[in-house]
Amino acid sequence: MTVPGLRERKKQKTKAAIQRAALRLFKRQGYEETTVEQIAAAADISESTFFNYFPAKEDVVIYDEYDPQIFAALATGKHDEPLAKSIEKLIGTLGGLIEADHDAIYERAKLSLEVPELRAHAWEELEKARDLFRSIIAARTGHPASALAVRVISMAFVGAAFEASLEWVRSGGKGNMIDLLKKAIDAIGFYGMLDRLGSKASSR
Amino acid sequence: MTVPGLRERKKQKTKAAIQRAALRLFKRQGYEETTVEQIAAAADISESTFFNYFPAKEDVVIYDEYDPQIFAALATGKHDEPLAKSIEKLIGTLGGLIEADHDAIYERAKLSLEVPELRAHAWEELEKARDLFRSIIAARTGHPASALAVRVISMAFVGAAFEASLEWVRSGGKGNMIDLLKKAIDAIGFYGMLDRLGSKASSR
DNA sequence: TAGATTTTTACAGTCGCTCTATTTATAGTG
DNA sequence: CACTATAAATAGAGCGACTGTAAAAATCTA
Repeated sequence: MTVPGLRERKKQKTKAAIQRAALRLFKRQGYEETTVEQIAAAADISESTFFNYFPAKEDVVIYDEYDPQIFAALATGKHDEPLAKSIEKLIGTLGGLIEADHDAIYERAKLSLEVPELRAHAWEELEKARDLFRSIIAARTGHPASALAVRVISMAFVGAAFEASLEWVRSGGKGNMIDLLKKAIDAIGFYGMLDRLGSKASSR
Repeated sequence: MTVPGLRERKKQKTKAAIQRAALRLFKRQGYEETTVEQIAAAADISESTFFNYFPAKEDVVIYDEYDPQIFAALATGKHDEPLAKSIEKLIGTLGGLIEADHDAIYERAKLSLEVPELRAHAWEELEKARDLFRSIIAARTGHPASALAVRVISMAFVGAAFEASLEWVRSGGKGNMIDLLKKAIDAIGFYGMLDRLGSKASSR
């Protein structure tokens, strides 16, 4: 379990190769104009195998091999610092990740946000992020994760992140994503929301 | 132009009939389990005709004949009252609409939010609402509609409305949608956002 | 090396959807 | 009322995403 084993590594490599081939084609000739058949040919696999690795064509764009690790890291934050502080850190971490693999992330973000079909799916990804956020906020404040206020505040944050991403993509990836995100959560007074939520909890 | 003419009315009737037939089937046997062929058969039209009326299967759920009117009404609000007041009115109007056709609206909302494929599309509808909101806020505050703050605040509102809808659907349509919406925008301090946005504009 | 397991593949079929051509219904005109 | 222009309904062929099944190929294990 320490080392994934040769078989598993090969699978990861194949998956990455398919994704690379697909993104290259998407960039060259567009998402809709690229068929799964073409992707399979470019990656030198059969169409069947493509669907073995990705349940749908869309997923080849959405998939990020580091996602699970990121999620896990975010979910296991420290419980002994103010929530706002944790979230600031989280934003910083995000910034580091973007810098580390800027071009690939930008390319996928651009596709996700600009291809209508994928954009709809991008929203679903946002919902995952929102749920993660919910559980974090709930854990820290003592409110149930199902509380309307917790859900709405999480959604507000995620919506802000979405708009910041849009702005970032529109700038051609040149702007500073983190600055944009900070401006966005400032505009909605996000930390104020957390304060009010916290005080509600403590007054009970 | 006053009276739509027999031809036009017939079209509207056919469209409504298709939608009714489709929703009945969806309710009985589920969305994915219902084929366009079945809908066409139930509505006594050909499959080709179905696609004449609805560009995609999803649209038969999303389509609301009153939507354009609602949008138009919202867009042409008065400019001589505080923005917050306008928005409160808007919420009230919304409440009236829901009461007027509660069951049908609930049924469609339920489908839109619970069928994954449709849920993605529901998000797209939200974006339309957000854009409308953006233009309203922009028009009143003097900020450009493209400003990040305007976009993020609009998104926050729409996100709150989304969560309120989810809660409403989860309650089986029994709860008061408007109350939920009010609670939601209260939790994010929506009117405070508008205040801050307004003061920024005036301080320049 | 032999046998068990997993992965890849071919293939047939379904469904949403597009496009084209043909038929049918309706609207307006003499 | 018949005639023609226009719009709507339909049939049918075809594409691409996706599913399911069963056989072939690769990989692992004993």
